[in-house]
Amino acid sequence: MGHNGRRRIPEATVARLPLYYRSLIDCNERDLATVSSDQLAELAGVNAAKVRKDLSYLGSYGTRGVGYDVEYLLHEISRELGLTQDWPCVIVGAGNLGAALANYRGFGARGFRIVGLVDDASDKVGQTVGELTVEPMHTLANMVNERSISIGIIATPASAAQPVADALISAGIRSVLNFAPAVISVPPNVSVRKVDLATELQILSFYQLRGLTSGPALVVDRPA
Amino acid sequence: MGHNGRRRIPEATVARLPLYYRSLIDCNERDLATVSSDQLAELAGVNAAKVRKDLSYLGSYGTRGVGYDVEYLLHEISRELGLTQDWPCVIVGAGNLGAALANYRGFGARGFRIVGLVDDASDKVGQTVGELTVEPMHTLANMVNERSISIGIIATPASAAQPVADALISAGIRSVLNFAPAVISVPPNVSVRKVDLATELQILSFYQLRGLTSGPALVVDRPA
DNA sequence: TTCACTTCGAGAAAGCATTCACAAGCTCGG
DNA sequence: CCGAGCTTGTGAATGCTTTCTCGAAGTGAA
Ligand SMILES: NC(=O)c1ccc[n+]([C@@H]2O[C@H](COP(=O)([O-])OP(=O)(O)OC[C@H]3O[C@@H](n4cnc5c(N)ncnc54)[C@H](O)[C@@H]3O)[C@@H](O)[C@H]2O)c1
Ligand SMILES: NC(=O)c1ccc[n+]([C@@H]2O[C@H](COP(=O)([O-])OP(=O)(O)OC[C@H]3O[C@@H](n4cnc5c(N)ncnc54)[C@H](O)[C@@H]3O)[C@@H](O)[C@H]2O)c1
Repeated sequence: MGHNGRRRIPEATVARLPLYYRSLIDCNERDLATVSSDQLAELAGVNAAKVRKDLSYLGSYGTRGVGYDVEYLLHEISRELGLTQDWPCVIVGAGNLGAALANYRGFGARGFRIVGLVDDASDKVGQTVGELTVEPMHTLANMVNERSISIGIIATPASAAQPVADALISAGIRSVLNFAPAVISVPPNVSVRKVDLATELQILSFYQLRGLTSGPALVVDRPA
Repeated sequence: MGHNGRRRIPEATVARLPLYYRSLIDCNERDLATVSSDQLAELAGVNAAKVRKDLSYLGSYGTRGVGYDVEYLLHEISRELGLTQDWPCVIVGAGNLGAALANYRGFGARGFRIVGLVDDASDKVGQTVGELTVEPMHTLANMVNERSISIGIIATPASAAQPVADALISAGIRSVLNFAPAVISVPPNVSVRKVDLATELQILSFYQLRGLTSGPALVVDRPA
């Protein structure tokens, strides 16, 4: 029945686990005890074969003829994603976006807590944003160390992104989420993910221009 | 010299065009007249063969032994991405994130202008955010029509995402950018892209947990 | 003109990801 | 306990993306 042992999980699958996780939370809130790959696929907006293949990389957690136990699968995915532990984060750049992120109570919900907000502008330092006080850049290294920060979020202008990334990395951070529209280079033991608004809009305009649609237009129905 | 004629551009390539676009803007600002695939690859953080293959889908715009003419390539990519025209956008949801986006002067720069901001909370309606005034939801359909809005940006809570998407679509919008952590279903002639913070953080924690790094760790060097 | 050198374009190979299709395994009613 | 009916898990097939490789085409010096 397939070796349940250690198995490399493909990147594409990893990127979908959070989606399944969210879908399962939904199921749980609706008091569903089990869910089939078909239902889960519908909720996650992907196809059922993909759900089954993805979940099979984690192990054989389903029951044939029944589906997946919601609570159990939720637990397993949480464990794979590391959501059973805390991931303190620091935001660099207390501007528009940095402030919105710091105010955002909603991913604090799942272990990702913003425990530091730093900025290099002297007029920002000392300001209060939500429950945080903006601290100066030179405190970064100590802060990362003392508060066991593992994730750094870059919300500065693009021109500052590389130096800020360098500062985060030399403070010991190994995971970076970059909101600035700039490519940053990092040593091979550091992960970077980016969130790029302009890119997304440009992809939309590309397809709109041609009367085509992006993505695997599997998401359908709804009367409209 | 390859047939320069109409050729389907792969999705993966489309998603990188904005990256090349940004890199070429850089080159232009540094007054480089031409750029080689190697240089462009370095700037975009991808590998050179990929740059050449990607650009070859647009046509044969390079010169052997020389590279690509920066201005010319910039123009061609702009044209492909539809950046030579205006893309008026509306934001739905004037909360933390909606306000940060509305205030953001930086993608207005490239044809994407926010021309409307709507919210269904009566205490938000009438408020001023940047240069915009928050308008009520029921004005959406007229607004989309009168201001020729082509892109809808969802910045409401997840629970409102589907009804908001439905409203946007029935107002005539065919391109949606969704910031809410929810899967939305749309008819097949509508494009949706999503920006999901929680997903990105979860991917980072997955890899950090294992001492691995995400992505094609091609980005290197830098003393640190 | 010729030669050494550079760089693109694109076929072909290799590597991933998605989808198909079905045997295996489970439940439940009778 | 059996058989009908579901649903998983996974090899195999398909399709997409990336990478390799190298001929073709350009430059500039002599
Ligand atoms: N505002 C948005 O909605 C939005 C949307 C998408 C992307 N972005 C991107 O996010 C980034 C931030 O945008 P914003 O609107 O918040 O900008 P902003 O100008 O409001 O804020 C940037 C902040 O970074 C600080 N900063 C600058 N250099 C720094 C450095 N070297 N070290 C530490 N702090 C530094 C500034 O003092 C400022 O407080 C930009 O790169 C922008 O392109 C913003
Ligand atoms: N704030 C952030 O930094 C951040 C980051 C990532 C993702 N998000 C996501 O973005 C979305 C917005 O976040 P936020 O922090 O701005 O929330 P928010 O609560 O500050 O704002 C939401 C706004 O949407 C409005 N709204 C609610 N239902 C509506 C409806 N049916 N029609 C029109 N407007 C409606 C509300 O009145 C409110 O003004 C959420 O889905 C959140 O998960 C936010």
